[in-house]
Parts: sequence; C-alpha cells; structure tokens
Amino acid sequence: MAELKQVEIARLAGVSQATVSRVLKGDPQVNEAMRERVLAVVQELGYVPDARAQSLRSQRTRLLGLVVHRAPAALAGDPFFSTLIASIVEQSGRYDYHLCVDTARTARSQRAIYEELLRTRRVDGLILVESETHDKRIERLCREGFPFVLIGRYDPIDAVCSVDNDNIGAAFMATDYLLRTGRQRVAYIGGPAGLTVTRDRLQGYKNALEAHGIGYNPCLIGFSEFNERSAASAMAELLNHSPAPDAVLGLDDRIALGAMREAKRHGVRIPDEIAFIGFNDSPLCNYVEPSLTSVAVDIPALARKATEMLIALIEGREPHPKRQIVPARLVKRESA
Amino acid sequence: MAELKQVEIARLAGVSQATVSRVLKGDPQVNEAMRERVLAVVQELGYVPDARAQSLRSQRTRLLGLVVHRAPAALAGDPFFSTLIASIVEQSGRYDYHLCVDTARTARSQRAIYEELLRTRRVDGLILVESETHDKRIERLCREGFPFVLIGRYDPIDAVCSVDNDNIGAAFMATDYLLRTGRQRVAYIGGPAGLTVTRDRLQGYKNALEAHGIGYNPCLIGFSEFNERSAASAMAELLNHSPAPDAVLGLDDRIALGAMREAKRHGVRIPDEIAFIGFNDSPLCNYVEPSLTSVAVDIPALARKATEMLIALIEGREPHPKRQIVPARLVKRESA
DNA sequence: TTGTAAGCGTTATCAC
DNA sequence: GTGATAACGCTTACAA
Repeated sequence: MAELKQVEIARLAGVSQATVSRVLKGDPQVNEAMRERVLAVVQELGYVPDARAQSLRSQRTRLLGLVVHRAPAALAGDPFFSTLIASIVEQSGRYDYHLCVDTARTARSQRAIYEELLRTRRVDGLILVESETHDKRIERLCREGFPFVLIGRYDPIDAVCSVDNDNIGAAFMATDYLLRTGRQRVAYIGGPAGLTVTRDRLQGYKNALEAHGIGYNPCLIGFSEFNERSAASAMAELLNHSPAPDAVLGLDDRIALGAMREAKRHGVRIPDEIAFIGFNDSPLCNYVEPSLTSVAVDIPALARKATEMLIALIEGREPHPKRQIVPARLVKRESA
Repeated sequence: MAELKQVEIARLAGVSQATVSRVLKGDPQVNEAMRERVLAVVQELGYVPDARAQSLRSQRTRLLGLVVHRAPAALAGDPFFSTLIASIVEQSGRYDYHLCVDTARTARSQRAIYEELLRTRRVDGLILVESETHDKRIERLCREGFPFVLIGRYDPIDAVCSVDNDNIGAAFMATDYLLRTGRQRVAYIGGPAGLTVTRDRLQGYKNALEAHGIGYNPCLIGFSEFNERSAASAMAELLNHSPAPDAVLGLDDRIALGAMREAKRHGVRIPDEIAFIGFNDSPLCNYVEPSLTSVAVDIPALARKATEMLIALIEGREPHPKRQIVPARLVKRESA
C-alpha cells in the first residue's frame, strides 16, 4: 500500500509516469485510449496521490489555518467556536481544502505559532478571529504578504480582507428595541476592552441612544472577560449605582446570562425590572429561564464568506469586495 | 522571504547545505565553531525549515486528524466538541503536532474523507470519536495499519487503542445516586441507539437497578437525537406511560435539558416530582433553572490521553495500556 | 500527443 | 567532521 505511486501505475498501464500525472490532472491533451487505460489501473488499485509530494511540488498544502487567540479553557464550551469551526471545515471541504486549528495563548507561543504556520509554509493561508484595535499579527502578515482573512474588522490597514458582523448595526438594533419598548437606562456590558467587537457594539449602542435623544452615561457601561463570573461582577457593579439600569445589552450570551443570574441573585424580576439581550443566539438562550433574547449572528455565513475569500486570495484571485458585512437579526424571547 | 532555504544559509555561513541540515537537527557530530556560525545566520535571517519538504522527505506531516461524524449543524454549539478540539490542539502543540479537523457527514463524503486523509498521507494519524457498535471505519483503519486512537470503545477488535470515559461506571454512579435519594422509577434517555456510548450508559443504569434489587422496565427507556426537540419528544413519551418516571438520566446535558423543559411544560415540579441528571457538566448546567446535576466527563483528560497515545503510535512506540479509562464524577446541583 | 528530465527543499548515505 | 549526492513522489517544461 505504501509503495503505490505514479510510477507503479505507469508501469502497469504501460505509459510514462508523466502521463499518469497528466491524466490525474485532467489534462485535455491526452489521448482517450491512454486516459482510460490509466484510469482503469488507478481505479483498480485505488491509487490516490501523495499530498506531501504534491505540497512540495506545487508549493501548496491545501490547508487553511485557523488561529484562535484564546486560552483553551476559554475556548472550551464556547458555542461560537464550535459553530465557526464546523462551518469552516464544511466550507473548505467543498473546495478540497482542510482546516488546521491552532491556539496561540501566551505571547511566546503566539510568536511560535506564527513561525510554525507561515514561515514553515505549513498552511496556505490563515483565518484570524478576534482582532485587537492595534494588532501585531495583522501588521506582520501584511508585511510578509501572507494570505489571510480576518473575521472581524481592522481599520488601520486598508488592504486587509475581512468579513464581519454588522456589529454596529446589530447593537443599534438591540438598543433601539430596548428603548422603543420603554426602557430608559440601558446598560452595556462589553467583552475585553481591547477587542474591536467590544468597541463596535458600544458604538452601535451609543448611536441608538443618540437617535433617541438620550445622553450617554459612562456609569451604565461595564466590561467583562468571556466567563460568567466576570460578567456577574460587572453586573454587580452596575447594580450598585443608582438608579440601576432597566436593561442590559451583553456582548455575548454567556456574558448576558452571567449578568442575568447576578441580577436574579439580587432579587431583580426579569424582564419587568431589567431586560436582557445577548449576542450569538446560542443554544443556551432557549434553556434559561426566562429565555434570553439574543442577536443572532450568522456564524455559518461568516465562515463561508471568510473561507471563500481566503481561498480566492490563495489562488491568486483578488476577492471582490475586500470587506463583507453579514447582517444580524434579533431573536426575541422572554428576557426583553 | 520565499527564497530562504538551507542552501542560502549554507552559502552565507560558508558551509555545505548538509551541514546546515545537521546543525538544525542537533547532530552532535558537528564541530562547535561551525554550529555557531550556522546558527548565527539562521537566527539573523529567521530561517525556519519548510514543512512541506520535511514532510515529503521524512514521510511525516506532524499533523493529526480529527474526524467528526456529525453533521456540522449538530456539531455547532455542542460544548463537548469545542472542549475536545481545544484540548487536542493544546496537547498536540506540546509535541509539535498540529490538528486537522474534518467532518464526514454523508456516507459518500465519509469515504472521501478517508481517502483524503489516509491514502493521501495528509495526516500521520487519526483520532476518532463516536464509534458505532460495528464500525466500518475502524475495520478499515485496522486493515490499512494506519495509526489511530478511538475516543470511545470498540470491542470487536482487540488491537484498537482507545480512551474512554468510564461510561458504565458513571451511569451506575448517577443512577445509584438517584435510587439512594429515594427515587423509584428512574428513566434513561439515550442518544442514537447505534452508538457505543448509548449502550454503555444503559448498561451502567441497569447495573445500578440490579444492585438495588429493582427490575428493569423497558417502558422507562427512551432514545433521542442530539437535539432538544428529539429529547422533548422522548420525554413526552415517558410521561404518557403511567406511572410516570420520578427521575430521568439523560445521555447528555442537551438531552437532559430538552427532557426537563418538556416536563416543565407539563407542569411537573423539578426536582420534587422528577429529578434530572445529564452528562458533560457543560456551561449550560449552571444557567438553567433549576440548575442541572450532571456527570462531569473529563474531556481534557480524554483528549490528552488520546493525543499522547496517537503520537506514540505514530512514532512507533506501542502505547502501554491500549485502553485507558477516564473516571467521571457527579456534579450535584438543584435538579437531583 | 507522449516521454524524458529537471526540479520542489529536505534528510540521510556515502565517500573523503 | 564535512561535503557531494541520491532519494522522497509529484508537476511541468522541453524534447521527440
């Protein structure tokens, strides 16, 4: 089995090895009789070309890299990532690409992962997520001219290909909904402050306040890590101020839920006293009580577009719009 | 940048290319002066060897494959998988391996994915999950002599390396707990009937009944797909029979929660009238009301052991115990 | 149209 | 110890 290569097929079909290669590449120049002879042997023996040799020769591995900049513990159980990974895998499979997932936790390993993936040419391109406001990785990839697509947004460099949720629009929509349903003091709990997504949703939130002629109050703003505990303490903080908020927009479902639990612990009635809205429309939303209203981000669409753009870049086609925006929609449930 | 290879390093260091290779491999035969000269140039230019060339030459890609046999939609949002993937990625990184994730949904693509990953030698070994009672893939991999480790169990073939939860023990523990806390009619809702895990946990459940001298009642057994709707209808079925169960052990948290919601819809008080226990101790458990008691499966340990075994296999070391069992523990919350 | 041969960037086996 | 040199399995000019 291991010694099954093109020369062997060639020998059995009575042609040269180059012809076997041509047949497999679908070269139209080859004579029909030969093609059939070769294909017959290929079928018979179940020959499949060695990806390693193809990679070296073609300088392409047909591997896409996804680098996640979160500690594995933070990644674990996050419904956003399992959906994202599943969608990228599926989409890349359509184009005969595979997905290589890596994490880059510490600064040290972060450097290492970039050496590993791009200098070694182990992958043909990268999908990045969770860009920061000023992102070294992105600067570096641009300098190296390495194909990559960002799921998110990066303004400093124009040439960056990216696919993003309409975060500003989505946060506007959610905040606007809260205000239109009579809420007066809408709070916002973002994720880590450096993340673009945290800033963008804050912007949408501010825009909605402005549209309703309501002043921006920094006391109604909190930040949280991607875990329940941190969200709970951000909520506790908000509850300490008076007047307390009567609505909370969380950066993601886990943050919204952490906040909601904290509010419940304080005896707050939901949604009567405080309404809650999260992001991602994850399975969680349906299970909690009251069920969580959430902004549904179209993760499969995000993954699909990012994958398509990346493959285009790799194959030398310049992606049409370099930036794509995927719309979101509000899924109303009991919490707001 | 692209034209940075060993010959170039060799030229600058004034040595032969073979020496550069030796230095990088840490060959002790090379003279100290040369080694330093070479390393200096390597450092200076930031040279890193090309993984594609190494793969071809060494016949090793340093890539592990994880093949998931669930449709992307079913994978999406499943906390088990994001944790598993994150853990495997982290662990393989320690040994300088990478993870390639693929899905094999349909029978057709399932075949394709195997061609892709193993005949093409794109990955050095495979991690399989969710084995079926009689599993074609496993038979095939064994025939081909391809390195793989199963997360799960496969009895028909002795030589299969596997890491599994102590499913029988864990289901015993959970059922025993329910019976010891006064429950009389404990029901079990498994996953798809063909899966090993469904059978094993049923076995543990039966063992516990027997230990308590309670007869096995098929009317208390249900099966469900990995989604809430299916779990709810399995629960509805159980509630139709009388007497209704006073406790439910679900194969996984989502199934337990789907069942619990259905019970709530029927006005059942939880845990007073019916207790619920799930599996995986996923983030969900804490968010729902009442919070869900769940068997915590040590997914990182599972991933760690599987990865280590697989790498051992790949590198020609026979893993010590071919089958490893990871213990589980019961995390008690409000639902039981 | 088909075959011959030169790489792709390494590693490993030879001689020196 | 070190330097040529032959693979690894495939693609692709170039020659026939």
